[in-house]
Amino acid sequence: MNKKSATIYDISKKLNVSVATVSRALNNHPRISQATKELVNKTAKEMNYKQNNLAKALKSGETKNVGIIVPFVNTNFFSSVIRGIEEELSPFGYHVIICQSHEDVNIEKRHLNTLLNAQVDGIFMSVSRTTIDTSHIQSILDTTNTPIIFFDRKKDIPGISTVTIDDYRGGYMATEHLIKEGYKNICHFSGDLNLEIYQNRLNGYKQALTDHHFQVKDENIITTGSSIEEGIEAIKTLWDRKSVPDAIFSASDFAALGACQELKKKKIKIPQEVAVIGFSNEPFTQFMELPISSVDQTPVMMGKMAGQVFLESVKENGSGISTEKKVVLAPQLYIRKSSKRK
Amino acid sequence: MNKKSATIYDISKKLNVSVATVSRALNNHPRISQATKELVNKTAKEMNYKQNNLAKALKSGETKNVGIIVPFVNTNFFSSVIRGIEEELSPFGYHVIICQSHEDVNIEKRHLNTLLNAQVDGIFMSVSRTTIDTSHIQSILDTTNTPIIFFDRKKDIPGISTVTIDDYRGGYMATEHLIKEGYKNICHFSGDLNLEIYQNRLNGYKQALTDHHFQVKDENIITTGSSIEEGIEAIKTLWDRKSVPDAIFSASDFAALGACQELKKKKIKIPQEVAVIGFSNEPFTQFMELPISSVDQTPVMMGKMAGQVFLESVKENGSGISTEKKVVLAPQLYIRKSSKRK
DNA sequence: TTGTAAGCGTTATCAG
DNA sequence: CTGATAACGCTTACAA
Repeated sequence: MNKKSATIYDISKKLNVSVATVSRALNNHPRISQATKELVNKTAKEMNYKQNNLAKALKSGETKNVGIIVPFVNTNFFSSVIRGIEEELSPFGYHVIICQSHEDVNIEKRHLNTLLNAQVDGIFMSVSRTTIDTSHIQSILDTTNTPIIFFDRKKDIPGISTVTIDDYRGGYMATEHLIKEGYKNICHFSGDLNLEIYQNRLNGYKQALTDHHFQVKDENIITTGSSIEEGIEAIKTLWDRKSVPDAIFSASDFAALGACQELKKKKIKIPQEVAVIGFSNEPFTQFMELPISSVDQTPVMMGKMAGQVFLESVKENGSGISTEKKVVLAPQLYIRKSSKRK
Repeated sequence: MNKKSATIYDISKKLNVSVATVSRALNNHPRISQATKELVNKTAKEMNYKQNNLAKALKSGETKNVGIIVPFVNTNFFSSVIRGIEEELSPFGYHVIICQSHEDVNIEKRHLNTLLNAQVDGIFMSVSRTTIDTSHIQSILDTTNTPIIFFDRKKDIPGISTVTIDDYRGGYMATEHLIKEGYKNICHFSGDLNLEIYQNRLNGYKQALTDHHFQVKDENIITTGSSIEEGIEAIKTLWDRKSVPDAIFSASDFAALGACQELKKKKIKIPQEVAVIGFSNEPFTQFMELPISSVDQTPVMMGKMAGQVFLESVKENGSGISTEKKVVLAPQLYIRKSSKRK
């Protein structure tokens, strides 16, 4: 037994008025008598009428849907950004559609296409690690009006708004903090340097060292992924050398955790002998017996700002050219036991 | 400058064929010559044609969108379930729309409505804590064909498929494990008993005690929320009494963490003097210096199963009556230091 | 193999 | 204040 939902035609037939009247009554059009409005609304309720937004969207060109593409949805960072976007946009009637790229540029491309097919009003994305060539994104910019907003993992494409944190500053703050605590030989665990965010954290690290008259040594920069295992490995290789560091600034909290675990195994005291500071302020960093210092990316706020940037660009789109926005949020340093020697 | 995207009309005009031919060619219809197919596809590419799925959906009645309603998206559990659903459904061309209820039944109601307006092909939901009356859900069941699938936080409504873990069994396993480790006076920190999941965990706890000839004492059942603070508070009140427990089975990992923190503060040794076991297997439980035992809910799997249940119900919907499915997943006990006395 | 035209459910324009 | 009708972009009988 199929339950076909009622349309404005069904209502119009029942009441012997035109569909136009029904439509206007439901939309509270000023030139409709109060009486018909009430009648229409009443019978709409009775017939369990549900507006078909598909038809409306087809007519208006607005779906009130936006797409979000992230590598994976079940990480603290990305799910928090999504939360921010949803909370910012929901009051304006928007729904968010989630896609996962699995760090694969081809999947990213496919999602981009299906989102456009779905006629989303905008697309938020954090590029995948394998996104080197960005022509697929550029081409959307060239051929559609759909605004794209990069958050966190951006690419430099003129015309695309971005919302990021100041990763450079985050790296600088973390490193400077270690210096001020008296650490002299500071290592950096960097992430995938194909991504700007990791480049910037690295650059902040370098600049802080330079500004405080420390030498930047290549052998002190180790490229790790964002996993516990890689943090453990990094410590192992470091401690195989003659000179070991007395502090580690990791661009990933997970690698920082691995470092802590391995240092403990080696009976090396944190923070007395070696300091550790991570990046992202993952929930676990504060729950540890030895809480790990970290740089917070304010992900919910990032999502909210991205939502605002989108709303502005929608407003502008009616009135002329759309200008690109570059929002840069301030990172927040959380100093905990793992890096406090003094 | 507005970039209007090309339609099949534009292509048909350019090639002097009918829109029907274009449509069929693009859809690889068998009764279209290879030559026209190639021609149409080529010019479609040239004109940067993008299929408008809105129009297609309006015609076909299928949007290939499903809605998901969760309290909050940025928790490990819910974001992992979402990941599972997305990964299961994405290969079949579905997109997932995320809504957050903020634990508020009114927001839940609103989302339910707007999702129906958006003509989603199905709705996945975990009810909010304030969802006592379920008439709003029942009414969808009565008036639409949109399948609803509950996951984790379900309500008993005939006709609605559910995917859950066996919380009863999870509670039983955790408690029995503590008993086998030799603990004699086991307390339970329960969550909001309005939710079935917490009821079931509590019942499992009770049954395990009974089966092993322990008495179930009301004063050993403490209702806490899912926060660290409430875990701390619970320990404080317990230790204000004359007889203290030697083990705690918490229905929430966060309350378990709070308990550990407070016990440590009181210089009480875990697991020698008091054992602690949580529920959910939050990432942090394994990262701790003293890793906390916990019951895993296999959230990604839960999402995948929910996706499968949906796909089946879509298949059935064509061919007659849709039957409800009740998938119950097995919880996984992760025994760690916090509860191993032997 | 291809074309014509109806229809999906709305909204908006133009008349009345 | 209300009605008739076109249009949004696509699919699909039914014809040819």
